[in-house]
Amino acid sequence: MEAFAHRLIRWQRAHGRHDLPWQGGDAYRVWLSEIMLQQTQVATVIPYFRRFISSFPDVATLASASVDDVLAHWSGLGYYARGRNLHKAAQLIMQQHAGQFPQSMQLIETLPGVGRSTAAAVAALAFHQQHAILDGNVKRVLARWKGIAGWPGEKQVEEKLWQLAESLLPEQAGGKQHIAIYTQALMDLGATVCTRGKPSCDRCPVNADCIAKAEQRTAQLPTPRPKKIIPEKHATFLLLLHGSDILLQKRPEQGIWGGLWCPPQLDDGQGVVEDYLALHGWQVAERSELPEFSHAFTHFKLHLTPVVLRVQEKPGRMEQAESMWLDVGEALLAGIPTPVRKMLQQLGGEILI
DNA sequence: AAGCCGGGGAT
DNA sequence: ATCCCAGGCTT
Repeated sequence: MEAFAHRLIRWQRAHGRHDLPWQGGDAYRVWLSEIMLQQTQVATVIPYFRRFISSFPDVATLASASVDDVLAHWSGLGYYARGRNLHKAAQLIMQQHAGQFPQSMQLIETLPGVGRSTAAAVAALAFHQQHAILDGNVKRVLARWKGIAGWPGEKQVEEKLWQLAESLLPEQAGGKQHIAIYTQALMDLGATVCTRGKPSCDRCPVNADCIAKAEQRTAQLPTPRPKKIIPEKHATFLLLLHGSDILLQKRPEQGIWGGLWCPPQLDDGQGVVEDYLALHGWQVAERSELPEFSHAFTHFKLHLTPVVLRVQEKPGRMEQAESMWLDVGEALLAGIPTPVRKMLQQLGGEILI
């Protein structure tokens, strides 16, 4: 039987994806795409990638930008530590690598936000170096093909998958560079053929010796993550308005939405709105509420109530958190999380009334 | 090893 | 409603 890698490479040439916006790009673009694609699907990433490259076409431009500007481009993509780490890494490349992208997997992996799989992907795709990746697609393809049971989040299962991934790398024959197309093939196969729901085994180049297919276990492999009960929390967002301006505060780097701009937030059990207003000496001329809505995170669900508060004067001094008043239209261009975007868009309609 | 960190596509 | 996606970092 023809080697696993060879079958994937031939399949990739005929049936793989060849028009993704980062394909054929330099190491910077490959790196950026890999970071954006962490836990994020291709269709979601594409418009973000285009806007990002348009504003920050190279490492030097990214490094000299403000982290606020970077996070504004990341707004809505989630996992904002990725954006902060990306910016830090760009500055590190300028200072410690003289602006040249590091060219070995070992060096690439030292960049903040880059782990083993991402470093291997950049090394293989951009520099044609012989390294194995192990992302969600590859875990699914390999777990099925080799019939590996157990949740890949378990250390032992993941180690088995890494070993298998290493063992399946294409031979380096005659100096030919197959590793990039092979790496792309694994990801494309997982994304378009060996899908989670109903895999198209008929179109798979390695169906002849796939354990899961032979034993009709594709629906059981890979073993799903154990279920967890997600706690629910409640919070109030204070939409302080002065004319068409709204007050936003910068969130601390650690914690949810780190480094992003949000209205003041009152969590469950942190007192009532009246006390908060009195504490800051704000005179509210008008108060109303927008409809409550909920926002789901990986590890909890947040029910939030937006309270619109029109103030007479902008307070001169705020508390510890860095804050600013922005026109609602301008605020939509800042680094804000998705629920804040939703509230501001509702507000846009309210203000005109 | 387990928890933290977003948002959305697919079903 | 549920699962999980081109994962990495912190504890």
